[in-house]
Amino acid sequence: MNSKVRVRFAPSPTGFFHIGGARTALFNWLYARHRGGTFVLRIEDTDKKRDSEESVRVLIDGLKWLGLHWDEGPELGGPCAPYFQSERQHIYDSYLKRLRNQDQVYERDGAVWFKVSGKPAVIHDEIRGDVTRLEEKDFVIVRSDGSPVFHFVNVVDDIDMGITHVIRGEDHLSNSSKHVELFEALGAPTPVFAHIPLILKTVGGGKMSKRDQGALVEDYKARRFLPEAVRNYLCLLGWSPKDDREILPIEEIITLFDLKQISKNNARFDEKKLAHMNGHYLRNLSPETFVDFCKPALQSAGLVSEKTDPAYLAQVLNACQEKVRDVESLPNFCVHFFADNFPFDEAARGKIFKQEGPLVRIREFLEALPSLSDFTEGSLEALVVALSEVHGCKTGDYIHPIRFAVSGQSVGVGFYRLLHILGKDRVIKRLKEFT
RNA sequence: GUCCCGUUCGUCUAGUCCGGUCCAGGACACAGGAUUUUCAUUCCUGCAACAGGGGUUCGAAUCCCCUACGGGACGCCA
Repeated sequence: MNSKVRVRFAPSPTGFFHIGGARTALFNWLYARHRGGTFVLRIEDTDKKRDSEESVRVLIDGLKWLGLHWDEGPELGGPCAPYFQSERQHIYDSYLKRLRNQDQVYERDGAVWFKVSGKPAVIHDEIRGDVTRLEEKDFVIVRSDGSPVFHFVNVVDDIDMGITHVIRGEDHLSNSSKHVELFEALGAPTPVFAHIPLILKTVGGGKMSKRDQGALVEDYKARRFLPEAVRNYLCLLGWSPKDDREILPIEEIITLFDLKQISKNNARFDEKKLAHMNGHYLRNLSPETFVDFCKPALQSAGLVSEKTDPAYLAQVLNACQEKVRDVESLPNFCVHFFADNFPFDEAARGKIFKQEGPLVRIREFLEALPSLSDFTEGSLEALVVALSEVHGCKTGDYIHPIRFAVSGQSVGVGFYRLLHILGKDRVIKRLKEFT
């Protein structure tokens, strides 16, 4: 017998992949990797009414996207196959027979009920310490239609698959007394439990539900967040390296991770902090990787196509990379580089063009442009500085209106870079049209 | 209602096990400033917390008790 750690993530395929479930999977995966153990993926599809292949797909895609690869489970198989509960009926039957032989169950109303011991169960929890709870009432383990109930299959599978550590959400803590009773009735050692705190809604009370903004893993994928950023953020919800670092490579987190240092209290989900981390990871991408990562977003927004000059695309995106914190806002951020009929931010227009001055500045700039021998960032800057000195105003008096006239926005990539990338002809054309 | 878990800045957290180094540290957010150029980047500064009350102790964020508040579970859902 070896004493290797075996953990499992046992989601129920409901049609979506909840961020709380993702963190449970993440902590299981981290613990397995930290201990050199095995991470099992088991699909708890015992509720026939709502399970489907598509629902399993969502889970599998989400786990892979986050880089949480399992060692045994769907697609891979393993020594404890099958890994779908719907295919393990014969196993549940044999365990049920044992309980019957031991006279620990009885039938009522066509269902099979488990007789509780009447003694408090001690749940050994790595995060909370020993929790004592009395399970007072007998409970159903097989429904009258013959299908086994969660508590039963969950315990049977954990025994059958040799699970050593059960890491799951705190909402299961109260259930654990049922599970401990079942483990004991089946003569199996109880695994070590670790009930991790729940993820609460950003605002309001209660745990995050699938309907809350930002609750679904597949949404982050669709919105083109970086999986590394989402994963890093999730690690910090309930766990910390204890040394003031927050953004750190997953290899290091694996080394440092342990169950005992997981926080006991629930955490509120903060999408702004996630966005901050996403921006950090985005800026750390190599320019080439950033282009590859963003190109599909611009394509689906209709801004670029296969005909778009790769060098030009790279030039634009490299300028954007130091500014953006998410890819979903990128199309609006840089639309003016790819289309002449870009939208104007009317609120910004109102602020910038309150008086005649800004339009005068644009004309002054326009008149000076032909004398500019080249159109580099340096020469453009020199021109604006010179103009501001001649006319006794600030460079910003030129920058704001000109930026707005050529891009329709009050924010964007570096100003001189913006003009340089657009090129002399387009800048002149847009400024003329604007005035 | 019953049982279980929790409670440090607005939010995520460090510190709590082994009480003094914590008039409580970091990050996000927010506010102000800098980058003699805009900006959603970067840098700096600021704001801001030990839930409350009793103990124990020379000394408590740290130990004990109570209260309050928050969360979870009480299904032939998982």
